[in-house]
Amino acid sequence: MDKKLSTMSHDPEVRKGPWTMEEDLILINYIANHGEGVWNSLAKAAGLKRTGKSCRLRWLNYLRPDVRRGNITPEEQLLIMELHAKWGNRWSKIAKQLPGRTDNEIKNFWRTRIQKHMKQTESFQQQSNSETNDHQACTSQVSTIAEPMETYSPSCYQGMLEPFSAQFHTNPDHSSCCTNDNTNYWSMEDILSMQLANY
DNA sequence: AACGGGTACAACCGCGACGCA
DNA sequence: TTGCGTCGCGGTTGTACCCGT
Repeated sequence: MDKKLSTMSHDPEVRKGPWTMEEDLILINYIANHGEGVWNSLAKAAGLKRTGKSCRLRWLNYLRPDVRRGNITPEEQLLIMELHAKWGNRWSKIAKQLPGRTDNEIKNFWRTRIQKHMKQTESFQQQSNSETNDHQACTSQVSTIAEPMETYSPSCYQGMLEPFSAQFHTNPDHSSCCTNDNTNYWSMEDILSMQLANY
């Protein structure tokens, strides 16, 4: 038994890499006439020198008529962060809550934008730590979220997103860096607000 | 104008789950 | 129960494009 071999192709006839316009048209026309599914036989029947897997990916992530292209809106960004806090890297599950967005798109968005900002926040934090070693209030708050993405668990920021969510929708004038006990540090919502503003 | 680094996104790969004979 | 084909997911890679120098 090797299921992997069934999907891996060592056939030199199989094309890889970027899809051409002709291939796209063939796939679109074929699916329009015969419907999607059974991707391996679809690829053969359509005359495409692609694996079924590749056809499926191309259709789902790019060619489907209901795929939304273009920038992720702030509302979608917020939703992605909330759902990621809830479910972790369950991209397809998250994508189902965002009509027209694909798991691949959301995954890429998360990796390129959110993780980048997390890293920036981390380095910012390290810098401020070295500058203000004796101000312990700062470190205790930000260090929780400044961990690398691979190591912190969604539950770390799950609760913290709740106030951010409410603030995002209802209170754009939220003032920045002081809490109600007047401790002088950046909260989760402050950081995320700044990050979103930079998009 | 040319080049190099960074970024965003399309596509591929490996693996597990599922259905069916 | 087992073997096989297929599907779907998450991680990773490749590359085109952008921007600063």
